[in-house]
Amino acid sequence: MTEFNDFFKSAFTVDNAIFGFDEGDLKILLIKRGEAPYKGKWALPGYFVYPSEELDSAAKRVLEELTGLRNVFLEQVETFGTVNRHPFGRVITVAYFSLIKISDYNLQPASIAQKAQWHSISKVNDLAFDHLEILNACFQRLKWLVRTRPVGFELLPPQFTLTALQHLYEAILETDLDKRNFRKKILSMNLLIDLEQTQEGVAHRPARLYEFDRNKYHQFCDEGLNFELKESKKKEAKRAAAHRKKMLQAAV
Amino acid sequence: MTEFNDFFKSAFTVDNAIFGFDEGDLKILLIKRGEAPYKGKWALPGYFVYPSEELDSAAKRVLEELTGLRNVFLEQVETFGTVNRHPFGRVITVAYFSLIKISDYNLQPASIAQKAQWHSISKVNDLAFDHLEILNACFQRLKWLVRTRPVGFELLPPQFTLTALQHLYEAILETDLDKRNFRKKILSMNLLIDLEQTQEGVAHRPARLYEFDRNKYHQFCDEGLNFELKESKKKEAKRAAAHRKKMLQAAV
DNA sequence: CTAAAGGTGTGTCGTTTTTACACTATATCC
DNA sequence: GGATATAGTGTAAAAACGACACACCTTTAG
Repeated sequence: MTEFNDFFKSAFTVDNAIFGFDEGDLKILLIKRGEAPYKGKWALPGYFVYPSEELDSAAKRVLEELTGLRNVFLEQVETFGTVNRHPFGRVITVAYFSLIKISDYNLQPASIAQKAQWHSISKVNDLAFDHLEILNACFQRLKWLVRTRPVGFELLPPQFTLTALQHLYEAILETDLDKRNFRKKILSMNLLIDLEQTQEGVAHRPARLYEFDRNKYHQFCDEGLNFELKESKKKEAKRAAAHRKKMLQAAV
Repeated sequence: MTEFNDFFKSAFTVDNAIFGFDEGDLKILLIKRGEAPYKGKWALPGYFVYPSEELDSAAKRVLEELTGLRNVFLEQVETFGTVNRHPFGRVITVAYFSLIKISDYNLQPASIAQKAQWHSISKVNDLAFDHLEILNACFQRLKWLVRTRPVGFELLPPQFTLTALQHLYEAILETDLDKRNFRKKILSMNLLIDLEQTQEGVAHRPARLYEFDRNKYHQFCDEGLNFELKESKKKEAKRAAAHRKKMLQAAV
């Protein structure tokens, strides 16, 4: 085992791309670094993983220390380990991304959080370490995820209008969507509860409010993860028939 | 910096799920461990990442040492870091998966490779470390990838029949597919070159041979990675019009 | 030389999904 | 009560999907 000692000189961190949505704009929570390396630069919130800490727990810890939030969407994305990415030594980082409702978010009083700030994702162009690359990977993942699972709800307040939801999708996908087709599709998923209430205090016709139906979402996940390319019914039937035939012959 | 010393006591490895396809069966290349820990158990090929080695390079190295192959499909999947997953200390592992043509594969003479063997993926049920979990994650990734990008070709010999391709898809997706619909779909992608040759030495009507068109594949990737949920053409036109108008006004 | 075996290769039609597209409704503000 | 601002709605054409059956070649065995 001594032959392996040289390998046990590395460290690893988690970095968390925390996405939020506000005023039609997709945002990312960044921290201004107060210490070397990269002092004064904006960075993704992250920290070393403690020796007896799970990776997921570390990501949760970073998120909670900063935002006070638990039980939010959090998923591993990719691991970055370029040899010289960290000046202290060999440090590989496991990137996570999370989706939070900015309305729930309250800056924690901890000193580390005092330098935290939301940034429009489109305006971020320089970050500490390789965090710009990491952010891009996380953003790509979000783009993919939003087409695959109805995660948009994680970013909106509990009650929202269809227009708000559409704007969110447009911000993530960086495209425009057709209003009628969007509504048709979203409503056909049956994941929304019509609250039969409307907005108040807007200077125009108020929109209906909807809520996300978590129960149906879980059904959706359980059934729907085998999407696309359906099984051939005919072959299935044939196979069953062949099987029955064999059984019959065996019986004779 | 001394405050961080405790973090620099970890190691990391890469583990590689190497998939192959043979005789209608999806296979995985495993190594029988000759040393502790888990001596005698089958495991995914992997090794520690050297201090000045990139993660991707380490995965390539592991693959090449074992199979002699370079330039094959290789992609990072997920990182596993449960605290006690390795008896030597804190070791997190970055899982990769690769797709190779078994026909190209020749066992390297290196001692490490002498215990390597292909296993039907459906029969693997016990592996060293957390490798079963890792294998499952990689298999899921392969399932997803095969629906998304035409990676099936990576696993077949350069020339293949449509039936062979279909069997490959069926093995990966663990389902049956309709022959006519499958052919329609695959051929409509225009990624296959009809070699205008047929099989030889088979005891039935020989099938046509096809080749994968790498040029078209690259086009496909460049254009096609923005699949689904198309942009509204109308709004796009509107935006362009608004932009032109602004430019005009600015010019005046 | 004929027949059986065994896999190859092909077309159509009904259904569902997707896309394009424009006007009326309802609230506030002045 | 009219201007403004957003909400909300339907349809038709095109494309994609899914189900489904039989004739065609080639080899091999009798």
